[in-house]
Amino acid sequence: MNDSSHRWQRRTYHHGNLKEVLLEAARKLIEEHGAFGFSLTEAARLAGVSPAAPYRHFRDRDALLAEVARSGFERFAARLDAAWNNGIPTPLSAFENLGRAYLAFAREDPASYAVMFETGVPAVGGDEPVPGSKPAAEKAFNVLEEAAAALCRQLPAEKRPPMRLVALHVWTMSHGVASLFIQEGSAARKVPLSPEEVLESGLLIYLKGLGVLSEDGDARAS
Amino acid sequence: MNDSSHRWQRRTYHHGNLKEVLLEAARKLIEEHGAFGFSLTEAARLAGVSPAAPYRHFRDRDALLAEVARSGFERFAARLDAAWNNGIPTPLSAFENLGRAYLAFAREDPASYAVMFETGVPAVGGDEPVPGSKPAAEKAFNVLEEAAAALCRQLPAEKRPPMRLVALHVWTMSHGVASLFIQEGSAARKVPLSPEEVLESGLLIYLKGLGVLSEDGDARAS
DNA sequence: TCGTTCATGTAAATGGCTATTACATAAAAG
DNA sequence: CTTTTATGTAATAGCCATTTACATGAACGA
Repeated sequence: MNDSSHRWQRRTYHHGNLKEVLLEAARKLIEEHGAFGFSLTEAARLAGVSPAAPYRHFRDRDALLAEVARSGFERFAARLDAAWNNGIPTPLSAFENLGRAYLAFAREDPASYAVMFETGVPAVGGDEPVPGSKPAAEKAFNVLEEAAAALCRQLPAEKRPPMRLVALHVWTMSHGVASLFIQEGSAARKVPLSPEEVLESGLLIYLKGLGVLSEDGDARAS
Repeated sequence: MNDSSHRWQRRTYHHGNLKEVLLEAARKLIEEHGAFGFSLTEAARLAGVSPAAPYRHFRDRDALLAEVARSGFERFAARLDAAWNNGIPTPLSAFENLGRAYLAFAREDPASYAVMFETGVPAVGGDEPVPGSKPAAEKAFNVLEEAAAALCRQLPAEKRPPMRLVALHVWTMSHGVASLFIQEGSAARKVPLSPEEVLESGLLIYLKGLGVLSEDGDARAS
C-alpha cells in the first residue's frame, strides 16, 4: 500500500525500463520544484524502486542530470532542424519557424532546457562527463549556424558579416527570450506580448539591420 | 584551534557582522561550486559559527539566496544607472557603456547574477519572499527602459516602436550574452570574440535595424 | 553598579539525501 | 539446468537543513 500513489505495482523484480523512467521523473521533479529541488531518492520513489537502484544506471546524481541535458540537446537539435527544414520554402519563413521552435522547446520541456543552459551542469562546457553530450549540443548550434549562413548569403559578399557571429547573435536573442520569459515571472509582466512575438519582432529588427530585410520587412532581393 | 583555517579567532561570543559575512560566503561558494553546491552549513563554517547560527538572520536557506538576489539587483541597478549616466555625453555612447556595465557585473559577480536570473529563486518573479527584491529588480529594468526611450526619441514619432519592447530586446540580448558566455564553456569556444564584442556588435546591428544608426554606424540626425 | 531583557550563538536531535557495500533475484547464455 | 550477468534491495555512513532548548553577553534601566 505504500505505493498507492502509483496505479501499477511492479510485478517483476526487475523494472525493465528504469533508466528512462528515472529521466522522466527527473524532468518532472525539476519542472515542479526547480532545478534545485530534485532528489535522486525522490525520483527513485516516483519510479517505485529503492534509493540505491538509480546507481545501476547512473554513476551519480550529476550523471543523471548530464544525461537529461544530453538527451535534451538531442531532441532540441532534431526539433530545430525540422523547423529549419533546409530553408524551405524560403530562408526567411524557415528562420521564423526556427525561432518559434526554439521557444516551443523551452516551453514544452523547461526542465531539460534549464538543465541544458542554466546549471553549471556538464553538457555544454566542461569536460563532457557523458559521452555524446557535446556533439549533441554542437548539432543544435549547427542548425542555427546553417540558418544564419543562408540569410547571410542573401547579402552581397562585401557586406557580409561573419556567419558565426550572426549565428551567435541569433542564439543570444533566442536564449535571452527563453530564459527571461519561459520561467514565468521575470519578464512576462513587462509587456503584453508572448515570448514568440518578442523574439520575432527582435529578430526582424536585427535582420533589417543586417540588410537582409527591406524597410517594410520584405525579403530583399540579393 | 579548530578554526585554524581562518586568520582570526572570533574573540567575542557575538560575531558582530554575521549576516553580511554569510552573504559573502554564499557568493563565494556559489562561484566555486555552482549555484547548486552551496550549503548553509558550509557558509556557517566559513564564517566560523555553528550550523544553527544563520537561522538568526535568515528564515531558511532560500531566504539567504533571496537576499543574495535582492542585494545583487541593488548593486546591478546602481551600476547600470551609473554607466548610463543620463545618456551623457551622447545616448549612443552611454548605451554602449550600459552594455559593457551589464556584462561587467555578470563577470565580476557571477554568483549573484546566477542567483538573480538562473535559479527559480524568488527575486524576480514569485511572491517576493524578501521585502524589496522586486523593486530592486524593477529599478534595474527601468534603467534599460530609460536608455531605450532615449534612443527611440531619436526616431520620428511614426517610426517609433514601443519603448518597452525595445528595452526588452536589449535586455534579451544582454542577458543572452551574459548567460551563454560568462559561464565559461558554452559559447566561448565558438568565436574568438569577447562577450563585450559580441554584445556590442549585435546591438549595433539591432540599432541599425531600428533606424537609430546610419549604415556606417554613425548616429543618425533625428 | 547591578540586574533584567533581548539579540545572537551553541548543542543536540530529527529526518532527508547521496553514495557505498554486501547480498538477492531473475534473465540470458551456455 | 547451471552459470553468469544485469539489475534491485537492505543496511549503513556521512552530510545537510531545520528545530528546540539552552547559553552568553550587550544594551539599558534602576
